[in-house]
Amino acid sequence: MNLKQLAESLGLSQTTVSRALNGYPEVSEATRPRVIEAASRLDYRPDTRARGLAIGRAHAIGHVIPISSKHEVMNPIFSDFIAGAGEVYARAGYDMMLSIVPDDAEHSTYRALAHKKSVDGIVIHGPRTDETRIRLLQSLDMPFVVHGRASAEAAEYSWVDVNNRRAFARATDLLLDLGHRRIALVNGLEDMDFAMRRRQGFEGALRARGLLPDPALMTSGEMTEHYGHAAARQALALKDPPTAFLVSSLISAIGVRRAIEESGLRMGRDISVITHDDALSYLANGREVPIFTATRSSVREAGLRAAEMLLELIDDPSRAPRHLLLEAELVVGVSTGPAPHPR
Amino acid sequence: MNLKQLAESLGLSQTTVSRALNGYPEVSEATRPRVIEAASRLDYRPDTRARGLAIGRAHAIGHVIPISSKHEVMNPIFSDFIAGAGEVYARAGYDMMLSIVPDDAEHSTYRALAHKKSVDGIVIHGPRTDETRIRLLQSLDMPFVVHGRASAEAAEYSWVDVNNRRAFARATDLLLDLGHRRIALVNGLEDMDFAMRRRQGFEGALRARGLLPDPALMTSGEMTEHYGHAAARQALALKDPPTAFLVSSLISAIGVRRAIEESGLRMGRDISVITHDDALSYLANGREVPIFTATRSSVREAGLRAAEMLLELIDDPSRAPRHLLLEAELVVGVSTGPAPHPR
DNA sequence: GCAAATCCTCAAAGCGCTTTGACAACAACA
DNA sequence: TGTTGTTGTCAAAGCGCTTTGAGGATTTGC
Repeated sequence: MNLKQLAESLGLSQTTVSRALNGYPEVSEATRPRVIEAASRLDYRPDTRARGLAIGRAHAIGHVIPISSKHEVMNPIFSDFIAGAGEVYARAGYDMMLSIVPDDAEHSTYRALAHKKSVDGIVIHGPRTDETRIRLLQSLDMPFVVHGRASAEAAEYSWVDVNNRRAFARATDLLLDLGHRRIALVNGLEDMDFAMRRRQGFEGALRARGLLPDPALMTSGEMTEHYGHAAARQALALKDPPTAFLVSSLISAIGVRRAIEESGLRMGRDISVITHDDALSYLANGREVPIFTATRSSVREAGLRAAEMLLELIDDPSRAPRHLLLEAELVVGVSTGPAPHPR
Repeated sequence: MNLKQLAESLGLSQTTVSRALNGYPEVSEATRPRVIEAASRLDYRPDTRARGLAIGRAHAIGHVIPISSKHEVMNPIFSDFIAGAGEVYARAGYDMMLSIVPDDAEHSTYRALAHKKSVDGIVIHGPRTDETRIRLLQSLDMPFVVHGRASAEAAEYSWVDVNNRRAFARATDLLLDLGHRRIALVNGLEDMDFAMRRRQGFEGALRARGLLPDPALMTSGEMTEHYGHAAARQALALKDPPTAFLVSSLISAIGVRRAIEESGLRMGRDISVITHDDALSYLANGREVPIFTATRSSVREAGLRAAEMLLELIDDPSRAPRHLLLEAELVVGVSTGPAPHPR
C-alpha cells in the first residue's frame, strides 16, 4: 500500500492525500478525516526512504560508538544512555542509527554519515581531552550534541554533561570531613575528558585544605572490575596505605571492595569507599540503603536530555549551542565512615 | 557532489558512472579506473536513501530492544552483542538501526519497520518461552535471526544460541562431582527461554543422579547484583542451606558472593559458586585465573555470528533456516571446591 | 565491402514521496 | 453582471539513484 494506491482508492490525488496526512491547511475539513481513516484502515505507512529523499531529511539520529582497537571495551554506560535517547527518538518518530567503528575509522564514519545523508544529527560519545570530532562535525555542518565536554575545544558547541569536577570535589570533601587524609583516586582513563575533570575536582578539594595530591595514590585505567581490584590491591600494599578510595565507576568499586576484603579489612569500617554511580539499570547500588556512598547521576537521563536537545537543534539549526550541566547527587551508603585512628 | 555532478565533471552519463562504480561489466576497462579515481578524489558517496529507493533495499539491519515496562532493565549483554554484530555490518556496508520500545509496542514496531522498508532484516533479542515475534516476522516476510530460541515455536527459523541446557548440566555435574548435594539455582527470569533451558539442564543433571530438585533452592529473577544478593541471603538462611550456587549471570554472582561473605563464609572453601559468564568486555571474570568457575560463552561472538547469518539470509532469502549452537566452555576458577563435610 | 556481432555509452523511466504552480468552482463584492 | 478572492484539488516536477532499452561506434566474418 503506497501513496498512489491509497489516493486511487479514495478517488483523490496523491497531493491531497499527502497534504491531508501531513496536516497541511489547504485541504477541506470534510476530506481530511476521510483520508486519515482510510490510511489507518489500510495500514498505510509512508516509505521512509522516499519521504526522506523528497523532504531532504533522514528522520534518523546517528550514534557512533568507537571500539578502541587497544582494549576492545564496549562502554557499559552506553546501553543505558541509548535507552534514554531511544525513548525520545521513538516519541518523535526518529530512527536511531548505530555505527560501531574502530576508533581509527571514526572520522571517516562521520564523513560518510554526512555525505550519504543518512542521519540528521549525531551524538558524540566519550569526548577526549584532545577531541577532534567537534571540529569535524562543525565543518560538515551536521547538528550534534556531545555527551560530555572537551576541555581543549575552544569553539562553542552543544553538550550535556555531569558536573564531574564538583561531584568529585564534594566526594573528596566528605572523605576529608570524615578525617581521611590518605585518599586514593581510582580514576578512568585520563585521556577521557570526564576522567580528567574528576581528577581536577579531587585535587582541587585536597589543595583547598592545604593537602598535596600524592601521585602514588592516583591511578588511571579502563574501568573494569579487574582494574579496581588491581589498583586497590597495589595501593593497600604501600607502606603508607590510603584509608579511603574514590572510584570512578561502580564496576571498579566492586573490584576495590574485593581487594579490601581480601586484605582482611572491612569496607566502611577500616577503609572508606566513594564511587561514581551512573545509575545503570542492571547494576543498582543496593536497594533501600546504597551499598556504596556515591556521586550519582543517571546516564539514562543524560541520554534522554541529549536526545531532546539534539532534536531541538535539528528543528532550528540556527539556534545557539545549548548546554546542560547535570549535578550529581551525593548519596551516603554503608561504604564510608570516620577515618580510623592512626595506629 | 552527487552522481549527476560527478558524471558531468567526467563528461560521461550518469548511467556509465553508476555502472563503473558498481562493478558492472558493460563499461570499458579504460573508463572504469578514471571514474573510480574521480569519485574518490571528489569524495563522492552515493546518497543512501536514493540508492535504497531505486534498488529496493535499505542496506540496514534492525535491532528491536524491548524495554520492559515493569522493570526497565536494559539488558547488559546487549552492548556486547551489538559490538559483535556492528563489526560485521560495518564490514558489509550495512547500517544498524536500533529501536528501543516498550514491550507492549514491540509488534507494532516490527510492522512499521517492515512497511516503511527501513531495514532489510531484523535480529530478535531475548526470546520468551511464549514467543510471538517469530510468527509475526514470518508473516511480514522479513528476514530475521533469533538470538536464542523459542521452545514453544514449532515453525522453522534461523537462530544463534548457546547450549544453555548442556552448559548448566555440566556445571551441575561438576558441583555434584565435588560432593555437593544441596545446590541452589539463582536463575534469570524464567519466562525467558534461555533461563528455562538452564533450569532444565540443572534439573536434568540432578535427576540423572537420582536427586530431586528442591523448589526452595530455586529462584528466578531479573539478573541484577541485588537479586543475586537477596536470593543467596535467603537460601543461606534456610535451616538446610545449600553448599553451592549455580548462578545465571556474573553480575548476580557478584551479589551472591557478597551474601556469602556477609554470612562469614568464604566462597570457594565453604560455599562453591558457578556462574554463567557472557564474557562481557567490561566485566571480565578475573584475568589469569578466573574468579568464578563459570560456563563461558562470548555474547559478542554470538552477535557476530548472528549478523553474518542474517546477511547471508538477506542475500538469498530462499535458503533454508540456519542454526548455530555455540557450546559454552566450563572454566574453573577459585569459586569452587569440594563440599564441606556435614557438620 | 557489407552484414553481423560486439562494445560502450546514453536518454529516459521509475522507485514513493513532497511541493510548486495552475486551475476549476464557488463566494463575495462592487 | 463582471471582477476579485478564496477554497479545495490536481498534474507535474523533482529528490538522487539504478536499470531498461536503444543506438552509435568499432570490430569481426565472409
